[in-house]
Amino acid sequence: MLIGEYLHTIDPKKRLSLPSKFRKELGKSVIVTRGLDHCLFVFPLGSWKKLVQKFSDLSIGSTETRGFNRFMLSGAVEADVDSAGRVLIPDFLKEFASLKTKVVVAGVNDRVEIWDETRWETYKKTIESQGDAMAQKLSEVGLL
Amino acid sequence: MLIGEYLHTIDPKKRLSLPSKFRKELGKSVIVTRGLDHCLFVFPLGSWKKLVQKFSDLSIGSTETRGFNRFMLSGAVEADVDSAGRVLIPDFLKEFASLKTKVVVAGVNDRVEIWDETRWETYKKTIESQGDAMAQKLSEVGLL
DNA sequence: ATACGAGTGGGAAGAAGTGGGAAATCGCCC
DNA sequence: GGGCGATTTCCCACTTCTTCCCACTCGTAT
Repeated sequence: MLIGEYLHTIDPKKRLSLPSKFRKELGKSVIVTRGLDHCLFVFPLGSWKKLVQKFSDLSIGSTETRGFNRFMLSGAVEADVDSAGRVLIPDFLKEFASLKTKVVVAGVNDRVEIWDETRWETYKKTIESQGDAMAQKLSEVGLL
Repeated sequence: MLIGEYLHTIDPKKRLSLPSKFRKELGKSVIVTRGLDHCLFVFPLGSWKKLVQKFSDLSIGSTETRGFNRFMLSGAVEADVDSAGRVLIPDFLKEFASLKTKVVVAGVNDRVEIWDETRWETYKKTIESQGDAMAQKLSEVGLL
């Protein structure tokens, strides 16, 4: 299970080192793609392939599906993990998530998310300020 | 699996270099044809034949089949990949997709799409602005 | 104190993308 | 039919980016 939040840096060569705690579960080759709320998703190769399978079940006929497929697939990149545990983040993905040098790498159960540091901070604040909504969700789940 | 987004240029001789990551899967001869939403589709020879087969199998003589045949088949061109990994884009296809010099080459699982750069940027923006629809699709797929 | 692993940075070899020239081909006009 | 211009085709060359490997620092644990 991928959990925890880490502050890492993207170096001038677009390399980003994955937290060492994630490496075993992610494997030596991962998929990086566009995520929601302007962050990036990182998947192990296996779970990505399952997702793609479901994508292709959606029909190409509808405009929405085409757009969705383009968003997720053209936005995806297979990145090999180098000997130091780093992956390359292509320019177009850096731009999409407005990543600069300092980024947050967060584990979200079965995927990893990459956030621009400041965007992450503000996002956290908005989440925290919605404490009641959060409590509601938790009670729906039976935790509170 | 063809994924990722690349910004390439069509030179004065109408040559367009395919991203090196696509070359192995595309082979040394590809089909370029009219695509949906004013882009071009590029298929490896094999999947192109499967696609044509599919269409001629189901619904013989239907309106959609006739439309498909006129749109896709009449617009299709077999293009050889040269020693530097480039293909020639005929004038009528350049015109159809209003391609100028800078074009985006995008992988969408089993096909490659070629977009005029500015058209691609605006298309992406419209997709991104539909965040809810995207989230909905993701939940359909079981990701959220 | 020392050893080790994690995160980061940098140099050099190689590949990828692009441009251009010369040979070959086609079409047109004479 | 022959000659000429224009376009295409093939190959080579240049520049920039990528890739691979090694080195440094810092914190932690032994």
